[in-house]
Amino acid sequence: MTERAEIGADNDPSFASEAETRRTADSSERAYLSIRKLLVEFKLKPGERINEVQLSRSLGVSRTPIREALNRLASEGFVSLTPNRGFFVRSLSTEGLLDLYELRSIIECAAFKLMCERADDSEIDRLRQYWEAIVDVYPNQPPDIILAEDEGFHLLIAELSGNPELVGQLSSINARIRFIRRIQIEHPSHDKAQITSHSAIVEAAVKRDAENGAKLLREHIEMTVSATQQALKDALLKVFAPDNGAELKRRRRGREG
Amino acid sequence: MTERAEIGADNDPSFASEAETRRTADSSERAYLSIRKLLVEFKLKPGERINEVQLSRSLGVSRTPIREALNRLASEGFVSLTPNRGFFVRSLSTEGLLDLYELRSIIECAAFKLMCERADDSEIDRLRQYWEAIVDVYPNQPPDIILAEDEGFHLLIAELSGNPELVGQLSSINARIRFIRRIQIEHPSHDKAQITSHSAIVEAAVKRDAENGAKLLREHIEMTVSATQQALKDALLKVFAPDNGAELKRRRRGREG
DNA sequence: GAACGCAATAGTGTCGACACTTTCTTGACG
DNA sequence: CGTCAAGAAAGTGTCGACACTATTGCGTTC
Repeated sequence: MTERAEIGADNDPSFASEAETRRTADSSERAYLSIRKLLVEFKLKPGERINEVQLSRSLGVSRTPIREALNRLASEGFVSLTPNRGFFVRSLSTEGLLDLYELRSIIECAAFKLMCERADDSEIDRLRQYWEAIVDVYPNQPPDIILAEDEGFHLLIAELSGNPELVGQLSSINARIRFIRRIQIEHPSHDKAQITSHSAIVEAAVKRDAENGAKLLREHIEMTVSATQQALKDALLKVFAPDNGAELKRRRRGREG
Repeated sequence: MTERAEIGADNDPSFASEAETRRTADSSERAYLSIRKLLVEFKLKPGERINEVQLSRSLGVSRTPIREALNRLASEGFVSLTPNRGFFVRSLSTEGLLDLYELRSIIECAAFKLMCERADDSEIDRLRQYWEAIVDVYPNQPPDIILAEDEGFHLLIAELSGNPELVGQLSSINARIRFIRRIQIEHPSHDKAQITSHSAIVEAAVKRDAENGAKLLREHIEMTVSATQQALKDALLKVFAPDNGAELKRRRRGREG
């Protein structure tokens, strides 16, 4: 079992530079971001046990900030903590993801309705402008940009609901499903449906048609859910294939692969 | 879990016993519970800066588990973290609370609808039984018990929705508004309204009347919101009066008293 | 006497070390 | 051969110490 800490974040530019006495500048926060990145990119694999020492070595900080970051990630649902055994990468079961999408749908529909009630015309116009500014170039961009713009669109609705808690919730949900959305986005059929959905949602917002807008959002999200089923399979393949099939088989022993 | 954390928690039986080498048994978790208790009981006051050293002394553990607990509390929204300045008790503004209640209403209504769709008859019956088992003694109990039973009722609905994310969200929200709910519960007008609401909700559940049940829930929660406004004032008085008025005045300088 | 530094103090952020627990290895026993 | 136990190794949980940053208090200057 030549473990070989291939976490490989040594080359993460946010760390490592200046091996000097620069003990400053919040290693905790950088550790958090780095680890989260490792998680969403499957460098740390679902179900896997996280070795703190290894991680701390590869990120070049002590275990303290690593643990702080992991604790944070635990209460955000990225990892789980078993006493005396450590942190584990949370398995992504199909149901788990669907639950998350369902929650997202609930939050977003509610946000939309509240926005219709509360936002003034200039605010609704901000939403329209946001979408119009990106709609033309939308499909011709790298996945990361598309994803960010899409999240921005939905997040803006949450903001215009006037309830910051909704924004917080949605952000957190977004972070957790981001990895799968990125994979989804690369499916070629995705873009056009996305565009027409968003345009229709903007239209409903301008008309302040809360019911219809919420319905569109729900459908918009549900539409992606069915695609998610397939994307999830792709993801699992992508994650476990590189090494070999044995890995997958081994994982099966535990709950929810 | 009966840990009574008088900020001078040296006398907290969950700690301190056996000053032996018993370095075992998760100080972090206990610190988390203790600090959260201090927060909901206003032993640590809104806006106040939290002194880690002091806390660690009074809880009898080192700063490490204190910090882990605080980080957790931070991502749950109880406290906020300003780099290099430390943790602050999150101020409770009126809007902040209303936002939280609104979120709660959203989650619970959605949970109820999902429960109507998905739960089988025996599960719905569990809800009915839960309520019938406590309805008779409900008002004649100490506030903590009433609160726990009430939360249990609503949490059960979330569970029966079949979506564990909803349970998690609701738990977290409950924890954050618990302190104000406890104060509310002591208002004498509270009980009867609570009882009739819950009974009606159970009835709707049995009939699987999703729309009506959600409406009842929404009203049930909104009803408490108006009471919350007053309860909040009471709470602030209760918090700041004991010392003296100057404290209150000082806080005013910062945002949202 | 008010504004400005500047030293002293208090407090956070991170580290390395060590105690305790879990997991792995090895070897005796059936 | 498989099972189990004892010891070794690996890993987590917590601690005390120190580096660095913010704050406070004091003396100096205008």
